Amino acid sequence: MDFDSARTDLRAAEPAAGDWAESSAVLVFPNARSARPPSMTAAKDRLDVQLLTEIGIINQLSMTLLERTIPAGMSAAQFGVLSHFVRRGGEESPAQLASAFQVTKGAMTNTLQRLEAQGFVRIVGDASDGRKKRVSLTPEGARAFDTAVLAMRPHMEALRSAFTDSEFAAALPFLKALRVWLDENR
Amino acid sequence: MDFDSARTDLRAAEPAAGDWAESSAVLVFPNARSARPPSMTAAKDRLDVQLLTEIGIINQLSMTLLERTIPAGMSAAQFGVLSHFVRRGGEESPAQLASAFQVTKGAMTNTLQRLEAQGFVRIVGDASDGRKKRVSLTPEGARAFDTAVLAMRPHMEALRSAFTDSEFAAALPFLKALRVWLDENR
DNA sequence: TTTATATGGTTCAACGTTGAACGAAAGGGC
DNA sequence: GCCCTTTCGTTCAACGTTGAACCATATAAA
Repeated sequence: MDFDSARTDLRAAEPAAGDWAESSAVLVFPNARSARPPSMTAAKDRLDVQLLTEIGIINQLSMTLLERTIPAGMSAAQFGVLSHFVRRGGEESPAQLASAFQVTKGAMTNTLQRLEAQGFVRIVGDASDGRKKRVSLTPEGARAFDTAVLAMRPHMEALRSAFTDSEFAAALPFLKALRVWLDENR
Repeated sequence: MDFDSARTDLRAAEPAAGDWAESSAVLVFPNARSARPPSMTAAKDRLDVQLLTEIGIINQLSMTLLERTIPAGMSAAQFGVLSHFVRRGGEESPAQLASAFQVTKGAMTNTLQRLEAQGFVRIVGDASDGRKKRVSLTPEGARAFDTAVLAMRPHMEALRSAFTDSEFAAALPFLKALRVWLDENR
């Protein structure tokens, strides 16, 4: 990433505001950064757009942090699947995993193939249903996950010491409601 | 997307919880969906992990909504750049845009080339600095943006009527603080 | 001036993703 | 028994992204 120019921009160029109805929407934007000083014109932005912007940024930054911290060769997608199995154990079909992670079957096929190639999961056919496969964690997979978690730990501890539990707790209900609404209105 | 299986999953398979320190982290996961009934085991998840999970989901859902709503052929990246120019006008260099949107220069080159191919932006060399280029919006670009905003409008209005301004306003300060922290601690 | 360093923009391979198409297998209705 | 539809998993092209390499240009230092 181009962190230097990013930082520069933090103090320099960022959108003035506008009304969503007729101009809007840099803000509902994937990797957009609302990097201007909050004082400038933020007040003129629609609150919903502001919020989605902040969420986009937070998501981008936390994903970047995760990807950069976990050991090389492991993607966030792979990390997620390993974590899923560490917590739940047992076996799961690719389709189950795809819907648990809300990605297409093709994406999950890809992730599972890479995990299998590294020996982190075992994939076998399902005897009782010829269409299905059954995926499970291997000891190597569990070990790889532990290593990744260990690498993440300092960052997570820093995050937790930067804010209080009540701050997280206070923010959660609205975010959950928003998530549910978006899920039901897509 | 595989929305059907997704919905199924909403009511079925989702991770049990775990302590971040030794198991964690499906949750800090790009497209993961914390789709289990909130009652189940959510309370056991770390609040920070829960929060980042919700944010990931919200981001994913709102991005999907945006991409599916704006007219075909326009990506969210392109929409963002058009919006930037609609709000600010004038000219900007690709490097400026790259850092405004916090993507690499290569990504911005790609986006700008596609926008230029559609006639939505004009790109000319900078006379005073041979390295730079200057990008500006064309009338066609402004028109394309208006069309996209019009398509988005019903969704945005639904969102705004589903929540109150004070809810958005109440959630914002913490999210901003979190964004700033992540930005400063990457 | 010459040399070194920084910046702007492009290109490339790689990745993860989508959406569509496909074949294989299962289940339901007749 | 036979269709019809659904589900499962794979494959493919396309997209947007990263990170690295690269060249051209500008700026600073010697």
